[in-house]
Amino acid sequence: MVEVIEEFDAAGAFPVEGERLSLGVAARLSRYLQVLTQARKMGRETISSQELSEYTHINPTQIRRDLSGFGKFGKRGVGYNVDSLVSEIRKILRTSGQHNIALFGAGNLGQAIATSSIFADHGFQVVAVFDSDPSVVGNPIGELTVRDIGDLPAVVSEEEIVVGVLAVPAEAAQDVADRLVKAGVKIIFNYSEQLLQVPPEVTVHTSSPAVDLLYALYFYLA
Amino acid sequence: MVEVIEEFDAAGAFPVEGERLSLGVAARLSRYLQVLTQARKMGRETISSQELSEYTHINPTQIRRDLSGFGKFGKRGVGYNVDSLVSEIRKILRTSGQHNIALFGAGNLGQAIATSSIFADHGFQVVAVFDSDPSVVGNPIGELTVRDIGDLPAVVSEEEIVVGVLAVPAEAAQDVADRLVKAGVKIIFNYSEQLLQVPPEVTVHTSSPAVDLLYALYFYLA
DNA sequence: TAGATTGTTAATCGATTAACAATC
DNA sequence: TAGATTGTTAATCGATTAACAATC
Repeated sequence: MVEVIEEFDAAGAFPVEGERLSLGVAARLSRYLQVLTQARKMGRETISSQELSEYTHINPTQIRRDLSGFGKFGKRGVGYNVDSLVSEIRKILRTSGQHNIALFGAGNLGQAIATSSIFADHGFQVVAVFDSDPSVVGNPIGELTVRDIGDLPAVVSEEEIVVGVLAVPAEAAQDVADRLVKAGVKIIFNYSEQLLQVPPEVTVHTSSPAVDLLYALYFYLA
Repeated sequence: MVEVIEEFDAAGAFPVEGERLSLGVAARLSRYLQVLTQARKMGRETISSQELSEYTHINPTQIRRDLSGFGKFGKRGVGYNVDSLVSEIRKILRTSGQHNIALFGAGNLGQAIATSSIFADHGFQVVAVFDSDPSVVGNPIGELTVRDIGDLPAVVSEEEIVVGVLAVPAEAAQDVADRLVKAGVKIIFNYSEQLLQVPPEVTVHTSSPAVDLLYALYFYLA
């Protein structure tokens, strides 16, 4: 009748190697990675939890705590080595590899995404661009050629697409989402304001700059 | 020597009218607003905490709890009236008004932002577009004309700009941020991957779609 | 009435923070 | 050595959740 309520690795305060990260930890590690990636581009060799805190708005103690759960990555009096911390976090997030993206919509937003390094810096590569407008199919976009949306099922399996990015008008978003679901893609990044209906095993992230602004504005006005 | 440790309104569990919202509550209310705004566009009259939960990934009990702290907005057995909940939340966030934005960069991303309704739906209006390239200054973009970045100080005070949105290349971002700070703008929305140095009273939000993807991917792979 | 969904409680869990010894 | 910054503890605070009476 007595349950074992403590494990030897104890407390639950520290993530255990091999176990699934909590939502919060995974989100924060991703933020650190974003800042570290950029800091590396700027030629920084080390960074302190204090500096990471300034860019992420996450408390420095929280940062040290998050990292120390996985190893002793820092050097006292110095900080963290940017390069090695990037690879440690990538290992923890199991996203060291390259992942392929399909982009939908070859308008202004689609072109901006296809030619930006914002995804590439994090190991995501746009390998196909689709549009439903026959008049733009065949046009070049970055190093790719715009394809017809009918090719989607073939491309998903050939190119191992894991993410679909929607840069289409709100009216078209649900249709593309349906096609992605049918093709077996489980992660959708939605730049339109459309609320998407998807089965429970599919994750939708909707970009919402205006929401972030509302939030910032509240603290500005209050 | 005995401190008063309880107030009559008690518990801290419920936000008190007039007090500053916690970061978490403000962020969640903004999310609800985003979904409600879109639901209204789609002609929905009522929505349940369950449905709000599906779109925001926030627990339905948490949603009811957040809302009930400010009033009894729902109807048992029915849900929340979309229209009235939108205006209640706007009142709480004190963002019922119209707020003016200056956009920087008239490239693909800038054009996409200027012509999208994603900001307008939430009471943000792009009232000026700037570019540092003299060859695009004077060009039309949506209903606006691209202006020279030198006009910024005048425009900020004339148009009461509260937010600057950066859709410029990473190399140009810090310069624009410096100009915004000098002109007195306190909220910057950064679409570039550049880490921005700003004084403590200025808030920077950096858009990071790749970070969201990393995070989604972790839970997909794990 | 029967079904649905809110408003609210109470219990638990994870996040946050200050503080500081360890150590580079 | 002196200064800086990590790793870690312990205490507190807010978020999360299940459960259910109230009531539309």
